[in-house]
Amino acid sequence: MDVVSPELNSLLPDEIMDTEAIEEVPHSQSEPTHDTSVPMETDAPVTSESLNTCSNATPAERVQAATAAAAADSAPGSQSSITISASSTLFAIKPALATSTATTKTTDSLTGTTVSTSGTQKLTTPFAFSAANHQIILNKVASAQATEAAKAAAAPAQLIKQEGQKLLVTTIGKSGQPIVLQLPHTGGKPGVSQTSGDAKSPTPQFKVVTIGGRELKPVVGSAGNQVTTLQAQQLKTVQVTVVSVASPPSNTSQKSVALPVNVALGQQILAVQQSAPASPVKVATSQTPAQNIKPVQSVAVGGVGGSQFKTIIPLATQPNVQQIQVPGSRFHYVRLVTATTANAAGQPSAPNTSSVATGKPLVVNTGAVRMSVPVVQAQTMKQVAPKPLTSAPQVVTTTQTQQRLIMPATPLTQIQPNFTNLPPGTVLTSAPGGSNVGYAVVPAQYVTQLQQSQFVTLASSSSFPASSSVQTQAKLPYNGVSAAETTSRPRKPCNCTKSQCLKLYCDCFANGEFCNNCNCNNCFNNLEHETERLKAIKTCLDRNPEAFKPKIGKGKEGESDRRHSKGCNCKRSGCLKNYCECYEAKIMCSSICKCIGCKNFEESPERKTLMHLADAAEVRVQQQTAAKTKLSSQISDLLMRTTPIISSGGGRLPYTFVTKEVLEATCECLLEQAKRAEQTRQPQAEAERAILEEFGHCLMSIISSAGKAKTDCASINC
DNA sequence: GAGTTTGAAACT
DNA sequence: CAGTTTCAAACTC
Repeated sequence: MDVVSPELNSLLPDEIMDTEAIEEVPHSQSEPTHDTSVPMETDAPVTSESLNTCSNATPAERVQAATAAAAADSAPGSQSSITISASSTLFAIKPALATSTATTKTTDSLTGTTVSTSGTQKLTTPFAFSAANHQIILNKVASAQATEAAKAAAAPAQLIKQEGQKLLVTTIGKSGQPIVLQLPHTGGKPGVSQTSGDAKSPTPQFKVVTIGGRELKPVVGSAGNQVTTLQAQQLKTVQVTVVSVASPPSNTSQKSVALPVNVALGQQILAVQQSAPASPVKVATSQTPAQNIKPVQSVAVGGVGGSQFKTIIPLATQPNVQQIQVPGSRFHYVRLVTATTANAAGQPSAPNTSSVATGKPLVVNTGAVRMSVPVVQAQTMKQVAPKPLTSAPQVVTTTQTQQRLIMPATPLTQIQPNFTNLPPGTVLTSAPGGSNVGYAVVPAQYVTQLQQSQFVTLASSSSFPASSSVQTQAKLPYNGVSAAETTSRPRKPCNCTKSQCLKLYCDCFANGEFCNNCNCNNCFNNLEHETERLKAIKTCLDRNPEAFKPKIGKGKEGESDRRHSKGCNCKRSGCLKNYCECYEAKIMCSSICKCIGCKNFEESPERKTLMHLADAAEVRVQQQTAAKTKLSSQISDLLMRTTPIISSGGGRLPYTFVTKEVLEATCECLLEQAKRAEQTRQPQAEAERAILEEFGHCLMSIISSAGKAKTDCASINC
């Protein structure tokens, strides 16, 4: 069932629409596993007494004692203390995780709304469309309601007010009008409150907004139909990730705008991802005792974690941010909401409380399943600000400093690019008549850079995987390359020397990415040079409005239809080298190419030969990789196999008893033999012989101990 | 790793 | 728009 008309679908930006080839990223959260490891041989806790005993015994006895210690250590039930120690670190983490993922979930049986108040959240709610004003309201943000976090976590029947805010998402046509995410002040119905599980909660309104002179057919659906739609399509669980967008300390730069530290309710970040139900997305907010979470709300529109997004960051000091993660797009959009709007219904009664709105998934699925846009509806999640870090939800940031807006406000208003051309750093001005909210569109890396320090700090301190949706790199299709390809082939670092990485020569810049771990010199493609970067972006857009668009357009009927948007101009490479952008993108040249001597066409024998060679090489590489992996696995298995025992069928090889302690004992024996030979002033040849004999005795002892351990083990049926 | 080749981007 | 220059990646040795 189509939720959105094809007309609407066709108008939506490709970056939003392109949901194909989205790689499902497995849930990155690595739950600490119980200690199933077995002790390493070299970790065998051989006591000093064992070795000392050996010193008092004959050399062979010493070796035997050490070997016996190793053998005993391998017996079942006896775990290496080292192993336990190592795993205990994980266990130590567990309580924190358990606390952080504590989730209070309220599920409405009728609407399917699931409200999680902390920790991992799954939000599955129907959506609604409204045809009014040709607008899509992607999200209806529930008003915040002050409630203590601990209380919320403990009370399943959490009260949530849902009236109020609407997120208007305006599509953009080709007219160059900026996309506007507008959160009107009017939507709210203060005073109306309801529980999160109320199936008859105020229906979110969705409107389709036309831009660029093209009019969209409004899509209207009732709440019931919406539920049916969602169920029929078996939408994946919409999950919410709440991350506080803590920003670096506000500095003296004009580009930075300090956000209010003491923002109470409505401080939300919702990163709603469409992912497998089995991999719940984390919802986490964290606050230092003295400070509050930055009011940020983000909405992920489909997509998976690990995507790269653009972010729209308000230039004002609004307490909320709406973040939309778009599947297939490398961008996400974050919007700060004015305090007025954010607090339309549920006002922060306690400055130290943050809230998270429940979401309702909006599925904009048109025709050929081009777009699936789950949008969450606000749902209140409350959390007491002064909360110990260990009890904080999974993705945690603290706001120990004032927020710092990452985009300069002044020059931003000049940039109003096409939505589909939005380059990193683009700023969307506030809508006329709308709230006084400005938007800065930045790549996810921007957010990553912005948050990295805090995330890293806290994540590491809490031993928590910092797997935020806004932190991960893009795994989305780019230039026609599948997500898997882009994932397997990480972006190469650039080597720019003269362009300051602010021209399209720089692949990082051209791809809308910040330079990261590059080899460039005098790089301006970073947060420290926001102004210059913005200027460069504007210049590029002035020169070519589609400069930041993928060069390889995606065909409608498969990869074979992919083609270069401009065509290549190769003259000497025959379009069979990576100089050629078509060849590099693994596509054939098309009629729009202006290449000379092109050999990159379907029937080209040169191309076929090249492809065969390439395929053969790839097969070889794969085989080698597989062989390496297998060998590595075998070696690893061999090394890790510390309990071969009888159950393995073969028994334990003697060399596995050559532990560090056994070696040391053996060496002591040999040294002792050498000493004796020296004291008795034996000839060198005789001394060498005696030492070798001693070594033989040691080996025999080791082998004997191994065999004995095997027999003992068998006798006790271990 | 240095030098060369190549073609896109930038410039005029 | 065409010609030239600049630039960084691809390629070769």
